[in-house]
Amino acid sequence: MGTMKRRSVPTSEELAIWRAHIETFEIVRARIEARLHQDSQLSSGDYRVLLALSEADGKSMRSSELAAHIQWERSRLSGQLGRMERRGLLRREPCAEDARGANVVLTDEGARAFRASTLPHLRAVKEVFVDAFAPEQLAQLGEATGAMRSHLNLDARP
Amino acid sequence: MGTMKRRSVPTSEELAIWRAHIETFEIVRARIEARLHQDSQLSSGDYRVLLALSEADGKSMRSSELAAHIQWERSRLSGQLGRMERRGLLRREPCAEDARGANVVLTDEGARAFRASTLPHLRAVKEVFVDAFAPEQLAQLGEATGAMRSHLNLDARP
DNA sequence: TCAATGTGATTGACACGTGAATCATGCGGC
DNA sequence: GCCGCATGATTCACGTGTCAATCACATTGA
Repeated sequence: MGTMKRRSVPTSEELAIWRAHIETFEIVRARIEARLHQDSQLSSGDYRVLLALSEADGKSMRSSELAAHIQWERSRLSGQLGRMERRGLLRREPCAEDARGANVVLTDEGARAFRASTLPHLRAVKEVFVDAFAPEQLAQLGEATGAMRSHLNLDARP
Repeated sequence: MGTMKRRSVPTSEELAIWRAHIETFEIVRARIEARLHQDSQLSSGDYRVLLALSEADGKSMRSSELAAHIQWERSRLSGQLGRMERRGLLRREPCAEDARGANVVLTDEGARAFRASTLPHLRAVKEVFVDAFAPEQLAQLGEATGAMRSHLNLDARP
């Protein structure tokens, strides 16, 4: 049997697919974020935080719990919360059980803003992302995503 | 025939595919960029600019020409060039034909840095992206990307 | 008790992105 | 020539991301 040498670099076709993929879906993300911003004055970060808080018991969470839940750096969350607090979307209050910690609480205004943003946002996802594909193709895309996740060993147990 | 009402929002499966896709490939991008940075001390922005300049006639380009080529906002490019110039990767010199313009010139150091970065970068693309998929699957991903590009009307002639 | 260490959270320095404003130069028509 | 507008490029203010440093409080063990 001949010696097999595995290519260590992509073929030009593979490289083209990589570049097209990353560039294209960067644009998709930007478009959907732009719609969110126009429709609801929310950034994707805002939305992510509001989504998590909306689903939380008592519409509130410990800051570090929130960071873990959405898988953000703590300092990133800190800045985000600061901006959102300035805009009145949430409140941070000292934590009774642990004086170091902070409870992040969704305000009524934050809840309202999130509620109002949901439908337009989902519509944007449908129009910009989902509608680009035939059903079969979307399923394949889901499978490819799954293959990537297992390649990267995401979804690994804690 | 019954009245057909087209869903205006994604099904939960479609939404899950969207979220998984965007999250997963965000991580892919971050990993490949991290490798580039570790291997070569270059950001993806640096790489993009160096790639364009390397391919340019005379290793130099007018600033606006460069911006158009890589499809960047002019102000974004301005900042990027400033940082890269400070690091000695390129030079900006006044333009003879048009005193408003600037010529961006790749320095020897910039050329060297780019050359050294190429192979490790391609390896990273292969290992992190390409190797995640079966060949058939990668082709499907390419087709899905194409579908998205035509959905967004990218690739439209100027 | 209290020093050592761990943990929750913020801060600071910087890289990077966008859009609006600015500034200088080119250029067409009078 | 020169006024007005177009164009090349940078600057500014701000949002957003990272990492390292910091600070306050908690916990633990001699």
